[in-house]
Amino acid sequence: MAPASDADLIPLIRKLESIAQLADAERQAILSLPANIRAVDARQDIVSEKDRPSHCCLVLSGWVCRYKLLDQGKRQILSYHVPGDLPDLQSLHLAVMDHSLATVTASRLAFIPHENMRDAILRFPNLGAALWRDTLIDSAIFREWMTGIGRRSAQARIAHQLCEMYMKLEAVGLAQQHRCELPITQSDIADGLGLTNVHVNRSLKVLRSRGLLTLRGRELVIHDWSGLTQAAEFDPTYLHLEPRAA
Amino acid sequence: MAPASDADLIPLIRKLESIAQLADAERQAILSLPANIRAVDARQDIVSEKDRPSHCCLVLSGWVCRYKLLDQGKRQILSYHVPGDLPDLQSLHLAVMDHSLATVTASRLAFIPHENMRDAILRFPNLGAALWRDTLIDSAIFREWMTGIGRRSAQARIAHQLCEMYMKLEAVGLAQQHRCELPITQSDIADGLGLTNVHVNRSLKVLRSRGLLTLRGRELVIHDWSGLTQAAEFDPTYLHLEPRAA
DNA sequence: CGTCGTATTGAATGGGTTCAAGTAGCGTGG
DNA sequence: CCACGCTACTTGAACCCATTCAATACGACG
Repeated sequence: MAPASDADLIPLIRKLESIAQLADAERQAILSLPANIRAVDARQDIVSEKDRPSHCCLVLSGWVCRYKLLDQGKRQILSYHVPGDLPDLQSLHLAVMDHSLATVTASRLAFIPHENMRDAILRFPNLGAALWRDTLIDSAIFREWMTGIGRRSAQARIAHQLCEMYMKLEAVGLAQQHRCELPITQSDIADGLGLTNVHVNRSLKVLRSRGLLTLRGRELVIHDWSGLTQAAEFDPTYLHLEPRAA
Repeated sequence: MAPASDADLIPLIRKLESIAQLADAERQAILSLPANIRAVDARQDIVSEKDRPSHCCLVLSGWVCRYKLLDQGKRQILSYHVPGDLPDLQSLHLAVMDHSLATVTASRLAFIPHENMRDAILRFPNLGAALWRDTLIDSAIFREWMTGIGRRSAQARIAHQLCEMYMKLEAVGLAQQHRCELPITQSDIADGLGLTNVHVNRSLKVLRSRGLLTLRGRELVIHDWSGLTQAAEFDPTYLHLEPRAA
């Protein structure tokens, strides 16, 4: 647990600028937010269901995910988050966690007190709008996942998820040329898509054999972007990636 | 299309007070929002995917739903909305609709210009917080639906949905004693849960035979609330129904 | 009383699961 | 440098929940 230096909060600025326009004063306000930095191992809970967090978590490096657990150990992963994301921003207005937040890989996290977030939002309504917009995009992604889980075939779900991950990473400069790091297991993919790891494995094999992608070690390579988006019925509108005066 | 009188916006106040605390000035600000009232038949689109709405829609009476359409006419219903709800509030910060909004029953709707919403939010940050909180609760409900569709059995999904609907209606005074109006078809339920209408029918039959509920005509009666919540693994935390100073 | 939307039931099919048994990859320590 | 052990990945075979297709019943309403 160490205090943050200015440079630590740069991923947050990059992220917000991928979805909204910020003024200098607003960028400055972000940089001067107080934060404690913590390094966390892979597969550790950060915040748990029923907790009442007093800080917002900002991902500086690594991947984290939100999830719910049901009876008999069934797990549903709700979202993945990468550097620049604020995966529990909702806790600013929803006191009790209705899900858990955990690291996927080893990560560096910054914790920003709620009060300082609230204060910055009051002083910079446009910054508040950008953050609100961020939670709304989150919401849009939930809707898309719901649609996939409810109505798409296993292959299309997987293809869709990979398209989304690539585009989100590209938007913050963490991917290019249809390649990116993908540090999640097939069981993680399964738990995000409402499938079993076995079936994810089989479906990935088909996608591979169709020449659409390769997924080895922790690297995803999309060989045929247009084919993959077609297999996925992927339309990126829901990511709302055009920065916009909020 | 008629201008609204003050009384028209009362459902919105009731709704917001079910999730947040409002000051007098804020209630007043809501009542003085300009709005156009429109009566719409059942099963009509209000806003469509790709639209760029300039108004927020407030439900005054009737039920509406959000949905997405996929290839081959597959439909996923994303949420249901009842009087007091602002089902496209997200359009305030997301210019393009990533889904459609339609009436389920004949409805009265109020349309409030975005600029007036924005203005009220700037003047009353606490009102803005309440609205933000509302969209965050929406988000929490999406997460819960996703979990259900991904990981619950058909029976549990249906039971869960009915518990949720009852609680949401009760919270705004539209239901009591474990009875409520439920003006949706079995096909609607199916499209919200990622099932077929046939299977919803069969599963409802089982829930009925287990003595948990009856669903006839447009009325839902829950005979065994505790049994139903158990069958559903229903935990209302995610509805965040305790009004809270935002 | 006929008609249209909704609900109900049956029978066959299938996508995805479950259970089980390997195999590959990789960090660690002897 | 290789053996060990762990985790993730891969594959096969049987099974099952939910789908699909099709036919019938109900019920509200003109």
